[in-house]
Amino acid sequence: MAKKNKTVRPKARLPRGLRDVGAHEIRAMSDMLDAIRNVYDIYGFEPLDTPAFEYSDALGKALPDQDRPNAGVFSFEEEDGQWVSLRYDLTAPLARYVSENYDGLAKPFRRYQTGPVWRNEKPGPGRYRQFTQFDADTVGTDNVAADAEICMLAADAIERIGIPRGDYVIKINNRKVLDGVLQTAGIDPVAPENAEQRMTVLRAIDKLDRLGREGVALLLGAGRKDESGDYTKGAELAPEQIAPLLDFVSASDGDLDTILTRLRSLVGDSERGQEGVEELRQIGALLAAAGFEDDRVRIDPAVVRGLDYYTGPVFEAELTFEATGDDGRAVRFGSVGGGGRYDGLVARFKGVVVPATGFSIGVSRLYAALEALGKTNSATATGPVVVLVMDPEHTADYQAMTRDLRTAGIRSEMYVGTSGMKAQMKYADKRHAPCVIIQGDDERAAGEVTIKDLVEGSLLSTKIEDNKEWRESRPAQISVKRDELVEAVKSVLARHNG
RNA sequence: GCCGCCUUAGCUCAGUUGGUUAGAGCGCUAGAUUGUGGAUCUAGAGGUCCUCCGUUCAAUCCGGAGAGGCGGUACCA
Repeated sequence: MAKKNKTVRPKARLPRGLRDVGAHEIRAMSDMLDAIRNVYDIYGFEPLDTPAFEYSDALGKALPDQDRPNAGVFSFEEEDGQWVSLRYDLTAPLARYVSENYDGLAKPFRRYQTGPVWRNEKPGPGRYRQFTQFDADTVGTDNVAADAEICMLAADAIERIGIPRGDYVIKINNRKVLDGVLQTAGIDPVAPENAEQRMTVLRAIDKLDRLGREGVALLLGAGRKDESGDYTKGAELAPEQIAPLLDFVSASDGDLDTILTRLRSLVGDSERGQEGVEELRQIGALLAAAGFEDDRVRIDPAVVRGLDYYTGPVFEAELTFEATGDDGRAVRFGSVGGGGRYDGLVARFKGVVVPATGFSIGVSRLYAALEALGKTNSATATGPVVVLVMDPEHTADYQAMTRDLRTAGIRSEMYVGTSGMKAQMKYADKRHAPCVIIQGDDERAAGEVTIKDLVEGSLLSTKIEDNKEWRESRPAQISVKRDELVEAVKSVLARHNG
C-alpha cells in the first residue's frame, strides 16, 4: 500500500521541561512576587535586573564540572566565537555586576532580584528547565549580622505570601562546623586533594531526611545501591570517622544552647570548627533578640546545601506541612529556598576577597505550595462583562456601551467574533462573565438594554428541567434605559463581589 | 547519566491472534429552538494508531533504533 502523500506538519509542542503559564497562575504569581518584593524593600534592599544571558566564563567558573561546560547550562556561540550562557541562577550575575561596578557601589551592597533562570537538566516532578527565583544578597561584609538578617528576611517573606508560622522553618548551619568535624575525624577539609571527598560527605549528609541514618552511613562509607539498582559511590570513610559525622547531623535536638554545646564538643580543638560554632551562636543570639524564635528559625546540622561555593553559614527554607496531591497521596514540598555565605565568588573577578551572603527563594515551588494550601486568590477569575452583538449593523452602538463600561472602570468587552447569539452566550459563560449586555431590536426601539446576570441565571437553571420554560422564563434578566446601563451593571457586580 | 513503566481523536481510554471502513465516553461545531449560557435529542467535524528502519503480499499490532511522557535514582550552581 502506497502511503498517502500527506503534508508534513510541525508538531505543536514545547521542549521538555518547559511549560506555558496561564492567566490564573500569572495573576497569583504576580501577587506573590509583589509580597516578597515588599518585604525586601522594607529591609532596605535595592532592586537590580541583569540580562538573561552572560559570557559563559563570567558564569562558568562557578561550575563544579569544568570538563563539560555545556552540561547543565544552555550555551551558544556568538559570531565572534565567544560563548554565552543562559543564567542558571541570580548569584553568578550578581558577582559579575558587583565586580564590574565595584567602585561605584555603596558597601555593603544590598540588592534583590527576581527573574527566570534556566538549567539544562533532566526535568522531574515539579522541576523544570526554566523556573523563577527571587534573591536577596548582601555583598561586602563578613559581619554575621548580615547573615542573621538574611534569615529574618527569608522568614518574613515566606510569611508575607501566606504560609503561616509553624508551616515553615528556616534552618541554619555552618560549613565551618562541618569542616571542624571532618578535621577531628582526621580529614583536612581545606586540602585540595580532599575536596572531592568533602563534597561527597556533604551530599551524603544532605540526604539524611530521605535516606535516614543508615542510608547516610552507607554513603559515607563504601556506597549505596538504591531500589532501582543504581549504585552510588560512597565517601570511603572508616567507621570511626563516620560515627562523629552521624552524631553531628543528628545534633539538632534541644534548644540553642544545648545544640551549640554539643557542636562545640564535636569539633574538638579544630579552630575552624570553633569559629563556625561561634558564628552560629552569634546568629542565634541576633535572631532571638529580634524576636525570631525556633518556631521560625532553627539550627540544624543536617543542612549542608549541595553547592561547594558556600564558605560559612548556610540556610534552607523548608515547608513543614503536608498537602494532598491530585492522586490523593501526601505531598511534602520540602525546600523552597536556600542560601548562605559565599565569600569567594566575587574574588574570582576581583582578586580580592569580597564577602557576601544571600538567600534565594524558589518561587515556582512556593507557588505550587500555595496552590496546595488553597491560598492563591481565585477571586480575580471573574471574566469581563460581555456586550453581545445582536445586530452587526449596530456594532458602533455596542462599542459605545463597552466604552461607557470601561470608562467607569468595569472590565468589559464587546463580542468580537462572528457567531450568533447562542454561541455568544456560550462564550460569555466560558469566560466566566458576571453578566452580558443585550440590545436587540426590541430594546433599541424602547431605548433600553437588557442585562442578564449569568451567575444568578446559572443558579436558577438548576431548578428548571424543561427547555421551553428555561428559554421563555429568561431568568435573571432586567431591562434598563440605555443611559442607566453603567449604574445597573455596577449594582449587578456589587451583588456578586459582596 | 542509570533503572522501570508508558505513547491510539482536543481529553480519558477501548481495540485489532498482522488484512479493505480503527471505536466509546467526555469535549468541540451545528440543528431541534426567527433573540438566550444549563438539561434533552439529532447530526457533523476531528486520527501519520509517537517517529524511522527492518521482517512480510500486507505493519497501528512483530523485531530493532530513536524521540517524547511518567516514576525512581544520580546530579542540582
